[in-house]
Amino acid sequence: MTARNTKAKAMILESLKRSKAVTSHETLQKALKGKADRATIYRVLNRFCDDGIVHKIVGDDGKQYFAVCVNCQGKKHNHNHFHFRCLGCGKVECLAGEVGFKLPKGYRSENFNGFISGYCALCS
Amino acid sequence: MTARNTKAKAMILESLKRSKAVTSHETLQKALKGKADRATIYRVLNRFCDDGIVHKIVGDDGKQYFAVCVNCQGKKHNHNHFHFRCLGCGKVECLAGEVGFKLPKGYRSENFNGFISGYCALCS
DNA sequence: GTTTATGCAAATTCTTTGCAATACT
DNA sequence: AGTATTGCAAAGAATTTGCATAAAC
Repeated sequence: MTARNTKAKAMILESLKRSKAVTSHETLQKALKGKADRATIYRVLNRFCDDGIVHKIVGDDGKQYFAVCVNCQGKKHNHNHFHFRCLGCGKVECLAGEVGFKLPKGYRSENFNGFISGYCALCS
Repeated sequence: MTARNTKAKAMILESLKRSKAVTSHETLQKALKGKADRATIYRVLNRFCDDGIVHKIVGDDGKQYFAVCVNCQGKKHNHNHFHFRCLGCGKVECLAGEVGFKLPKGYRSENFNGFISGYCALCS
């Protein structure tokens, strides 16, 4: 069960880091130009998520997005902020600033998923 | 193109209102005990959403949830609050209180989707 | 009698899984 | 050599769509 360093993992992490964006599987696959299989990409991404290297965000379109989030760089998983998806150009990005929220007594949070969609400055 | 009052619409809205919860298609279908087809349920729900009668929230599980939200009762669509999904019992509920957030200059918001998952008081 | 809605089945889209082949260590 | 990882194809799950039939108006 010891993890191995493979080309697929390296390529995927490299690509995610370079883009600095919140990336869908589709975008990632294009960026890798078929150098990695769909199943592999999903498996690697989910592996990274389990390891805490990458964050998974589920968009309000129901799709999964992945990111080495700029707001959490290096730090522990901490996704108490919003992501924004532009309905015009499709870009997804992190919005700066944490969001305060209070859970009812006795509730325990495992995952925070804040998503806003609309039009970015360019597409407005 | 004039909307008609049908049994399916009445049943679905009735069921949503009675449950007062944030409901998945699956739950709704069970509640209706096969009295309405899957496709019909989706079509009616989406119609209601377009009309602003019902809100659609996409969970961090990627699934769609629908609600006549207690926090927006009667008022205009205003979903600036969080929803909570219990990983134990599966229940989804609205959390009270609006969430303040600031979009970058020039950005326009069309949809707000705040989702937190974890364990509710009973399942904790 | 028109026209909108429904039911059924089939199609889509996104994601996951089984398994044999491949590549790390 | 031994085992984690990949690629391919096929399976799954959620949602949507086409079309003939039924129900509103």
